[in-house]
This record gives sequence, C-alpha cells and structure tokens, in this order.
Amino acid sequence: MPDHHRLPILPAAEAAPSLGADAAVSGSHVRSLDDVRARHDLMQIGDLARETGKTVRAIHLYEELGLLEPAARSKGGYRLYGSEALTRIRWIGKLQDMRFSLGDIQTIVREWERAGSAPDAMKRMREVYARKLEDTRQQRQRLEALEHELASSLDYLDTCNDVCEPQRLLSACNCCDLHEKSDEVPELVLGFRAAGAQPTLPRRGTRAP
Amino acid sequence: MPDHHRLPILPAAEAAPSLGADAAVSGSHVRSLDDVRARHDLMQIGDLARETGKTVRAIHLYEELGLLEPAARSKGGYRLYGSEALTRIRWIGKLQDMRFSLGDIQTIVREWERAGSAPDAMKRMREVYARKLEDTRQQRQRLEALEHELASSLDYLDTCNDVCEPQRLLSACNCCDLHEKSDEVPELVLGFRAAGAQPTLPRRGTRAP
DNA sequence: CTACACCATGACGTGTACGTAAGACTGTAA
DNA sequence: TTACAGTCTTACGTACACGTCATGGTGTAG
Repeated sequence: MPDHHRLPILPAAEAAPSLGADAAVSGSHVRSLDDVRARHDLMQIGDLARETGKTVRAIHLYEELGLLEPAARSKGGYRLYGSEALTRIRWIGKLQDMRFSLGDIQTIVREWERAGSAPDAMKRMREVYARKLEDTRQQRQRLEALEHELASSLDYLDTCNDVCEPQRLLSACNCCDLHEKSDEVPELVLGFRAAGAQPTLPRRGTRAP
Repeated sequence: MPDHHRLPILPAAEAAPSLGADAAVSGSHVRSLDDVRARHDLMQIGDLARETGKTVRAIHLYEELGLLEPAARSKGGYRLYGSEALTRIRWIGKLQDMRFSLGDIQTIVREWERAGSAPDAMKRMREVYARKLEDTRQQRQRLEALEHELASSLDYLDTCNDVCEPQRLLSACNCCDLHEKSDEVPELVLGFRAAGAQPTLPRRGTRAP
C-alpha cells in the first residue's frame, strides 16, 4: 500500500508540538481509523461531541462563528481534532454558563487574536473576567434570595397541608385564618391567587396555544 | 353628566373584596381618568407596565397565554387592572428568574385553576416549588464554582501583568515559565489558547457573520 | 371641537442556539 | 465489493420572549 493510504492528514498548522501522547482516548469501540489517528492524538467530530456532550451541529456552529477550528482534515475532508478542542469546548460551555452569548465569546476570541503582546491580551481578558465576576456574583445572590423565598413558601404551603380542611375551596383562601398572623403570605404563593382567570367560573374555553 | 360618563366599568368578576384602598399609586402626572379609576383602584396597562418594568407587549403576551387577566375593561375596551396584577406580574418575573419558561408558568397556572380543593392545589404547588428549589440550589452552586474559577483566573492573569515582559508574544505563552509551578493554568485561561485560529498566521479573511 | 397621548387588535419581524433534513461522499468491516 | 455508520455542505425549521409596525378607536384637556 502506498503511503497516502495510511493517513492523509493535511495539518491546518504545525501540530501541537510539546504535548505528549496522553490525550483523552475514548475507551469504547476502537476502529482502525482510531489506531492511525491516535498517533497524532486526533479524533473526529462525533467523538468530540460525545466527550463534550455537545452535538455535532453545535460544534459546526462554533466553527462557523470562528470559536474553534479542527487541527486538521482527513484526505476526505473529515474534521480532525486534538485534545485542545476538548479544552476549548468546555471553555465555551463555562462562558455560556456565565451567560456569555456566543456572540460575546466571538468578540472575546477576536480581541484575543488581535492582541499585540501577551501581557496586552492578558490585560484585556482580565477586564472581561473582572466585569463578569461582578454580575456572576449578583446573579448568584439573586438565586440565593429566590432560594430563601422558595424555602419559606414551602414552609407556608406545609401549613396549608397540615391544617386546612380537605374540602376547603380555593376561593376561601383569600380569607384564610389558619396561618399564624405573623406569617406574611409569601409572594410566591400570593402570585397564584392574583389576577388569574376565575377558577370558580370556568367560562373561558381552554385555548391551549 | 349621566352616570355612564363617570366610569363605565364592566367588571370581569367581583372586585377583590377585602382589599383596602392601599394600592400602589404612581406618584407622577395625574389625569382625571386616574381620579375616577382610583375609586376602584384600577390602572391601565401603561401604568402597570411602568410599575413592573415590563412592556405593554409583554403584558399582552401574558394575557394571551392565560397568565393574567384585567380586572375590568373600560367602556371603550381599555384593560383596567387592580393591584393584584402587580403581584401577579412580579410573581411571573420571579418564576422567570428561576428559569421557568412562560410555558411552564402556563402549566402551573392551569394546574392551579383546575385544582379541586385548596389543600389539593397547595400540594401540587409545593411539589413544583420543591423541585425547583433543588435545581435553583444546583444552579447557584454552579455559579459559585464559576465565581471561584473567575477569581483564580484573575489571580493568574495578574501574575501575567506583573511579571511578563511587555513585548512577549502570545505564542510564547504556551511555554511560559513565569508562573509558580504550583499554579495550574486555570481552564478559563487555557481556553483562550486552545484550538482557535492561528494568531501568528492571520491568513483567514475576517469573515464576520 | 380638536389635539394628543394612550390603547386595541392583528400580524409579521428578531436574535439566540441550535435542530433537522437532503443528497452526496468517506472510512472501515465483512 | 458491498454494506453501513459516520461525515460533508447547504439550507430551511424551531422555540422562546418578546419587538415593531399598521390601522383605527379612546379619554381628556384646552
């Protein structure tokens, strides 16, 4: 067999130089292409998808947006990725968890790529992260507050289950005297009762959208 | 002036019975319609929008979805809301903050309206809230973790700014020896370097989407 | 009466992050 | 060689939570 049958790889750039052969190897079914690719630590898009939990489509999208590029292509045009792709995709996921949109990430990546020097790039990234730390903090505090509201609502609802007569009607809830007077009705509970359709007069045809 | 000039209100149901005249009154420009409506604690959709920070369109949407109904309509068809609408809309907002979609809220509201008795309804709602408390907790923990990652990334980037030579190139970052050996490169920083386009060989035309 | 801000209804548009399908090609095993 | 899963590009579809007209009526002041 001539050489080009073994594995025709067209590297997009020089292969990652100093990385040892310690890449993530999916422990499942081994095909012979894997054997060959393994010499270069390369996996194809489906493997990458499995490892990251993203779909192939999502990875395609990231590439369209310039967030990710395959390390190489097979002769037939298959995308081949090294283990840095895993890092990159997980990184994207984390930024998404922080509520960066893909557009934001695009901007970040472009800034990074256009940075003059290393400390310059680091400085820009520091700013982005510093701002995001602030509103991540705020978001978390909001969630904390909601958690407390949820907890006290559960408390309140427990009283309902404990002391309310089983046949009591919802309409009688507005003048309920079974809770401690000190118990303010939590807003999360109040909301159920306010301004909905009239449950006792169900004259609206159920128009499910 | 005949009576129907004063305020032709067609109540959708009996007005909220036991609520005192303590409704939220926007302290701004008072028009005479307000005067009249004030006797019934009613505001029109624009006022409601201002008070809640939502748009008129959003409120319309909530109504289409069955999440909210005006307490009454003016003779001319204007929607008129009591103060429970404020409660309701703020409630919707909180549920949205907990990552309930409007569709979820729709389901919740329908379940509530179809509940047989009061304790029955409370039980259902308790379950919904209990589940949500769980994943609100998880979400918050995720955010906490990200906060820590952000903080240590900022730390790491500070070192870059402090000890890196101003003209060092990004490509030299991969073999950077200026950090303590104990400093693992944070993933949030690693992500920048992995698998992007090649910054040193900018041969991709900037294809901004 | 007129001006003018506000509102109603209906319908179509928008941005995000993918999903889905079509039709053709690739890589490998049997 | 054939079968078959995986992949390619292209392109249109989707769900969500509204935004944005267009057209016409309403409520009140001057």
